[in-house]
Amino acid sequence: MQTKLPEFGRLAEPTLLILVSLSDGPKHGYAMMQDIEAGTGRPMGAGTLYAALARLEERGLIEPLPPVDRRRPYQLTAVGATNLAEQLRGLSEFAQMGLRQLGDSQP
Amino acid sequence: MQTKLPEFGRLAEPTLLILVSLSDGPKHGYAMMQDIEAGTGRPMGAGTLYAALARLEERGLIEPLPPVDRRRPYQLTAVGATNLAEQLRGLSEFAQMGLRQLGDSQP
DNA sequence: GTATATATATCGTCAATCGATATATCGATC
DNA sequence: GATCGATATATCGATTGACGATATATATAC
Repeated sequence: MQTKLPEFGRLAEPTLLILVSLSDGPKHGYAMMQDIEAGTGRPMGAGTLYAALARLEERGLIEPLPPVDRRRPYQLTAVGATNLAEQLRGLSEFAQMGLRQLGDSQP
Repeated sequence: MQTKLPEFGRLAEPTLLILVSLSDGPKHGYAMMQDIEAGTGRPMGAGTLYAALARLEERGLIEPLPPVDRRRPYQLTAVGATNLAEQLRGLSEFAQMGLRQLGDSQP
């Protein structure tokens, strides 16, 4: 690798999908599941989702809003939004660099 | 999420770093470790690396070349290169979309 | 000859994903 | 008013994968 790689994400796929889904605005768990399935074509299991939500809240990247009926909505915290932006920028740079390198070696 | 998300990576960070390192040309394990540490500033442990190499070979994304002394070089297979390109394109689109959405909600 | 860099390998632990299952409520339809 | 599918959250067990530590051996440099 001739170029510097950005430190791209400690945050894994499902976690990032959740955060990006929330970057749309606050959502409760079930809505995120639908949103993500609609977006990616692949369902995210409830186990994955709720476990990840608990972790994200614990880390202060998301926070709960007052429940409406059975719905327990979450929103990004300021820290979460900043963190997500950093992750995405790193990811983007990494992908661009990788593609450039791949392209160079196969012209 | 208003837009379609690309199906981005089943392949996790260390795995992708290895593949991108190999997109440079064939390398043996130790060379990859150095390459990745130089690129990211963070060392990849031998445990992580060799375990990931075994998985990648099993999946047919990389293949071993004839050993030179103690060195056991690997190269990307055609499938591996294609797969990597897809992953990176998906990642890039995903990151762009996420950033756009983040930006829209915080102008 | 002794320390450091090169090179691969393996083990145990921990964190996270996944699929399955459970439970309860709401709305519509018959 | 019973039933059925969609809504909504929760939890469990198994598997996977990353990580750190450790081990081993050789080559190079001092």
